[in-house]
Amino acid sequence: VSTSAPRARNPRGEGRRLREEIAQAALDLLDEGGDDAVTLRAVARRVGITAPSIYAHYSGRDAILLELADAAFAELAHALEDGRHGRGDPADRLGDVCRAYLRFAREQPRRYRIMFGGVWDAGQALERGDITAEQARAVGARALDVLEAAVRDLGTSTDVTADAVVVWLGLHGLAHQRLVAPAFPWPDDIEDRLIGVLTGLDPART
Amino acid sequence: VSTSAPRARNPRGEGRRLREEIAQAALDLLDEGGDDAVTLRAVARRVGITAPSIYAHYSGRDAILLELADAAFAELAHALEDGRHGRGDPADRLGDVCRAYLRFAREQPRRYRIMFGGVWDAGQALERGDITAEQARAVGARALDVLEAAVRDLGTSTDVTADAVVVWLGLHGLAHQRLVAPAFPWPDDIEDRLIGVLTGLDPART
DNA sequence: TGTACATCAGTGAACGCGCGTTCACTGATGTAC
DNA sequence: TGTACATCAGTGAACGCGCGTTCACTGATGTAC
Repeated sequence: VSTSAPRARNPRGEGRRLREEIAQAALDLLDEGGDDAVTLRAVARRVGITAPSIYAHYSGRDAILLELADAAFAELAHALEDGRHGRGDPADRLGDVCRAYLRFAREQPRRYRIMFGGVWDAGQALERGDITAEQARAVGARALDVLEAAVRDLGTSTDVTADAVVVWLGLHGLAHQRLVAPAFPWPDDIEDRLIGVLTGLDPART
Repeated sequence: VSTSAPRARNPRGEGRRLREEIAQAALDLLDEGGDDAVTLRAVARRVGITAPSIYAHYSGRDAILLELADAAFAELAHALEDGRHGRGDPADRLGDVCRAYLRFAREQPRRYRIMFGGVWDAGQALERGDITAEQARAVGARALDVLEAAVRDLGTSTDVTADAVVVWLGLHGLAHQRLVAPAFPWPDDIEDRLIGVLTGLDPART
């Protein structure tokens, strides 16, 4: 609640610009205070408009959170792709992808949390029609695809999809717990150690 | 808000009984509706008392959640110990411990979430004095000890603590994601596949 | 060139909600004299 | 045996909070005739 100059309204026909301002404000609030901080009223305050003005652009609070999660998934997929395009043998590249995943979670903890933290329930969003079945399937699929490709390149997997899921789960375990329990006495080499186990994917066992 | 008979107050000197009733009501609410459902007022309603009566037994809402988490950690440790006392070679027993972990998370999802879901922040609880440093350390330590013992019995680990943490993280990844994203197309054999990778702990790599 | 009108980008006040917590209290029961 | 008093287990009303959402509206700007 600052006393700064009142916001200039957008010129006629440019009302859509407000949508971008809302999205940016929501992202800022997410990064600063986590998903709880992203309330309709807080977003409106940040933009400098009244809360009801948001309804012209979003159906409600959930629609904003969904868009934030969607954007974060796209970012993660991008980060993983960068990791996969490094040099080295397939095992190295899978390791790079894993490290890129963990780096994203470490550097963008609030965004990571809104994706995988159980903040919103995809199944429930589907029921309420906030999301289409297609969207529900697509969310995160691109990021998992990158992991699958890296696992496939190893050439030791008999079920690439399942093994990619295994790797993802291991990474998520560390990413998530480091996020919610930073005070835990994490071993110094926990990242390398975990990645070693996950990418060891012993072909004799499957 | 039922119209059932008014609750009989405890006899003089037996006020402590209310504490147990509160704890039980809180647990029931947790299992039915998750941590969000465990509000001071909801607990009071369930017990049949007024909200302020709780303050005689708990310092506030957080104290109740903390006690719930504590009890759940004890349960998990117990479940893991049961898993470890099965027959079979050390690798089988480690697998049994892993399966016990995943079973607990599957059967008590709300309790699991209050332990590992990032619902409350141990670091923050410590700062506010809701919890002692000793308590913070002890929480979950017993469960991790069981995992460590099972890893030690394998005889292939050069750092039992770190490797136990790796196994825990992998298990947590599956437990947590199955909890928050049940609609994901989980491979049928995901449990066995994950446990295979985690307990494979390749000694050549460490 | 003027003017009535439609459109657009928002505003402002109000709704009911459940929450955690505080405060002063009540009414039954045991105990000391 | 009686009675004043302390203790105990709670009650009941109220506080301020921020929330999502609704409703009817305003005031500037472009457009059709």
